Amino acid sequence: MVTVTDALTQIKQGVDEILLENELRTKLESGKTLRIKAGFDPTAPDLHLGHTVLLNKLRQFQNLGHTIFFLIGDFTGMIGDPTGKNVTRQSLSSEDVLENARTYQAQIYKILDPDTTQICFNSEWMNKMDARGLVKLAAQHTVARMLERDDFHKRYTSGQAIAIHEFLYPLIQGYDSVELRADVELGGTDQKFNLLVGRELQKHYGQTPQVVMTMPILEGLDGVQKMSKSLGNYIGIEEPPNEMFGKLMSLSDTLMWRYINLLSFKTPAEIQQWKQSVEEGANPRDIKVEFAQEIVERFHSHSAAVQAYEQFVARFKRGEMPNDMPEVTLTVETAHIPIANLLKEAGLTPSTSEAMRMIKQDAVKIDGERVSDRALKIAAASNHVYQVGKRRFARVKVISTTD
RNA sequence: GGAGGGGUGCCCGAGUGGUCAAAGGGAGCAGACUGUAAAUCUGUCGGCUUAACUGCCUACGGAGGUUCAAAUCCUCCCCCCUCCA
Repeated sequence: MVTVTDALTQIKQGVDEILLENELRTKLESGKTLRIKAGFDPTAPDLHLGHTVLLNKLRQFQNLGHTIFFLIGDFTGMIGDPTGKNVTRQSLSSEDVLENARTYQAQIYKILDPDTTQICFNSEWMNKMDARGLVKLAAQHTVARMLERDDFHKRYTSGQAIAIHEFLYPLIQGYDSVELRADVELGGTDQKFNLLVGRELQKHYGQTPQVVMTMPILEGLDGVQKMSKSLGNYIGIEEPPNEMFGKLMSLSDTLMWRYINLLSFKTPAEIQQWKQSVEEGANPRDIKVEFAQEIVERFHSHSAAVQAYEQFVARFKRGEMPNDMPEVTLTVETAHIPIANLLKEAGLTPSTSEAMRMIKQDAVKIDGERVSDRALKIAAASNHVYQVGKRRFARVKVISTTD
């Protein structure tokens, strides 16, 4: 059995903020199984490393014997967490929601323990709430309090629109805590306000307020904005090993530390040692390799991690062609197809204009030979390996219908 | 209800009748280099085309109009913001 102090130390690791820590201690000391809540968007169930910062922490709670309430905000999804886009989202059909939930499960159980995870939906209680109930809920909070929320505040003072229904989002999210009788709620630092609303509401409803824990937000590959699928700066946990490895290797030497701090399971001391070795002249690349392998191994396997590294070296250090690449067969009606059209049809470039540009920029190779003639026509009944840049490959077979 | 300001390419942001596919920055992509898909430098960055930045199409909230010519002027509409009531 872990002592409360040990548990607390463990829990505190990597957390941005705990409100309030002594309340958490009290809850832990009570010895009961705590109800840990974390909310997730009902759309795009494509988890990335950014999500795993939080999931890892949830897993830790499970290891300590507590229960996770994995809340899918299918009702709040209709509002969309206010980000300035003041549109009410189309609410998803219940089939969609269930489908997404299944996808979630498939992904989160790579990290969470299914036995102590409860998946729930806030539509469960929100669909039952009538207008009267909503007004009552809305009466628990004031506009001034709402405007304390940083992004509302900024938008308000800088003259950007805030739609009324956006205020409902934090309220409903907070109300979810009431329904779930949450002891602790976890979220990203950007969720702090919403999580605190939960505390307020729980007090109103006569419950012991939940402890709020915020986790740092992992920046995306650009190093500036938070990792998100829609920004395309993410590393998905279901991505193939090579892709995952490559993306991790592309982290800048500064950004990699952030990733290591938030994602690696190495102890703080070990990480500190890495840092020190780099300061003493070690090549950051080598640390990055080790870290990238740790992550690939976590979501795939040890052998996949080793292979990903080997292929990475082969491909980028030695410029070799990958051994697995998409194979495309194109059927043309003429005897030839212009190179630019071929590249587009094969999905190697988004447009023929782009293909032309790539050729002009010496980025296109056929069977390893650089192409310089933009007017090049490829004969039907041919089969070559085409390459655009260092990363896009395809074996393309051209078949003509004329023969 | 009244007065005023504003809506530009993936994002930010210039541009107020022609030389504007639209400055500049960011992101992206490519090349060189390298220690890696880091950093740096250079190029590129709507689409379809052409031997060729050659031609065409689409584009500056939406719909019309004026003009040889409009992102730029006019009319109506939609949306956002500010102040007043």
